[in-house]
Amino acid sequence: MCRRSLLANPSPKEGLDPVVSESIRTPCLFPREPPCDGKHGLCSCQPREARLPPTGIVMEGNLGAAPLRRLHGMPPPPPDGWKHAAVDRSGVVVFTVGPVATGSRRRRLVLRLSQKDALQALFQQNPYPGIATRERLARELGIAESRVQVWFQNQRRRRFKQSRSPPEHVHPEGEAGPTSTPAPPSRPPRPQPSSPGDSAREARRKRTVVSPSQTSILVQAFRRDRFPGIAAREELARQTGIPEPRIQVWFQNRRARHPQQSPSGPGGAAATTPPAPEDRRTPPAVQSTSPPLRPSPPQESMPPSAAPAAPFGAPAFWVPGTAPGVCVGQPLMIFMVQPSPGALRPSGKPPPPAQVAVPWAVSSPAVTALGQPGQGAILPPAQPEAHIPRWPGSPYGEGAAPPLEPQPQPRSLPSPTSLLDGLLAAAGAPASPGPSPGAAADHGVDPALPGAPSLLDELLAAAGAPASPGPSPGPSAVAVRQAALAGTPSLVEQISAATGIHATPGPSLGPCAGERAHLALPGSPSVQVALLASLGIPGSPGPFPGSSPVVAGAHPAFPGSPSLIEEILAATATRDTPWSPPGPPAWDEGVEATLEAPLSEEDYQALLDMLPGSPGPGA
DNA sequence: TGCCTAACCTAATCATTGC
DNA sequence: GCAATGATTAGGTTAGGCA
Repeated sequence: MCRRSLLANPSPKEGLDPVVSESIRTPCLFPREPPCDGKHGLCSCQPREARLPPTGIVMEGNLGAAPLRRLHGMPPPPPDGWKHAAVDRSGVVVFTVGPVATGSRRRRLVLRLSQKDALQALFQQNPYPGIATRERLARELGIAESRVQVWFQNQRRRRFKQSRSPPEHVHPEGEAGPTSTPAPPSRPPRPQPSSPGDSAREARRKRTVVSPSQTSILVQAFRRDRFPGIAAREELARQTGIPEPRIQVWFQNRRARHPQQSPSGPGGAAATTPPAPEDRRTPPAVQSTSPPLRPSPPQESMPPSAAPAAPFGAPAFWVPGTAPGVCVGQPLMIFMVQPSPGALRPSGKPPPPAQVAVPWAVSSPAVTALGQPGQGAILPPAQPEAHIPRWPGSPYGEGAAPPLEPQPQPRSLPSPTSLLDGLLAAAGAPASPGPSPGAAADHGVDPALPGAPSLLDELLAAAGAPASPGPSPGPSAVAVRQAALAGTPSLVEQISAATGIHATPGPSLGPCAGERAHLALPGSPSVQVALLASLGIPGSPGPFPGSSPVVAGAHPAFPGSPSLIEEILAATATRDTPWSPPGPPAWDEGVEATLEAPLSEEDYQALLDMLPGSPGPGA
């Protein structure tokens, strides 16, 4: 436990995140106050509301397996996941990690009241949510799944400390909680895995398979530092394509099982430590959760950042996610400026492996045009910290790109059941009527917000689009949405279509049918205008209406629409209702394939040309 | 400044995977 | 079956945000 002393003195990692400070030197694109000095990292000068970026191009999760699905139509990332965007001297849009601006810890997430209420509501139903529920909740709350997991851990602890017994009434497997048994010193029984055939049991996260090459990177990092801070973990995540939370777990397990492999470790035998067993393992043909994204070389299991470095500015295109049966469009090319090794290790530690700019995804300016500074304007985040969605029925873990070959599809297609529905059912509450007369019609169409107005509907309503009579027009909107899912038009095409109807569904890079994908550009005349506005570029029309602070209780995406959270809370008024299996976790794996619309290179270049600092067209 | 709690940690254990 | 390792748990601690 002497490691506490290490934690107690994290000075090397404290201070301005070198990643940020070193990587961004162009004017901040986010409006903030006081004015940014241009060397922003985690702009402390940003609006305070929920510590969310008010607008702009944002990204989430680790930079490696960055979310293409955030390309267009995805909401801004959660407070602990947002990135900064800027344009470097060569006119390249640059993103940096936002949440971890300072220190070794992740930036503390400040949950809004509505988010807490929703978490509490679900906690009452099930204090041991499975990965599916966590992801679902995370998506609907706009926070990272890992944050949901941590919250539940802390919450269980709080509850347990209060009652000196683990949460009663709520063991997922129906076991009687140790309510009558004083927990300490013995531990309370942990939830047991589901039994075969019990579909109500929520599965664990799919096991992440770390390839040898990924392991190599991690091992190297482990030898340098057994306690990487969030910035380092993010960097590793970027390099390996493994989600940062998995990186964190990997280090935890590693520390527990390989206490000798680090100069800072007990043994301090980093240089002489023989390769770990996994280093000698045969590379798996296919990774289940961090599978290859490209069909060619074996190393493709690694994101390009982990492959032989390409010079910055000459990024390789990295097309995340070509899962079987998945529609794929063009990715928007985005460049990540990587920190200099020294910057990453101000303490003088050995530099990390080669830094590579990774073209990944960005959110659509239209998203910000719709304009909720803290919450996504378009969709509940599929996986706030995920980088590649878990496709419906996909075993791929967060941040993992779909494998090249078909993977077991344990789940059937998503059912229209939503988290809310599950809560409703568990609580014995009637389906939330809410101001969503068309909710039923949307069932199965927009599983993300079942029971609530469909996303498109809400967008339309929020935008006051004439094409939508209200929160849930029903089949018409559905038809429009589904039609758009058929192909993967360019963003401009989508916008063109969108402007025609004042709102448009976005294409889906996920399973072509039955999956939701929304891109709404209410009143957005063009992507250029939207981008200019969202970035606050002079001459732009300015922020779009609606780019105001999120009001707690309001739907994060649609201020004028009923909140899903509200509905959950309303539906779970009977908070003491014992947890009951949510039934087939229809929403656990089937609704997350929400990808963004692709952007053609021409469009992309046009955007770049308009950005401040851009060398101009053709540059 | 103190409280609350997110974040991070260890240790133990379960689950999955490959041999 | 076993070893390796990822995932999850309880519980301890640290530290950020806020009243």
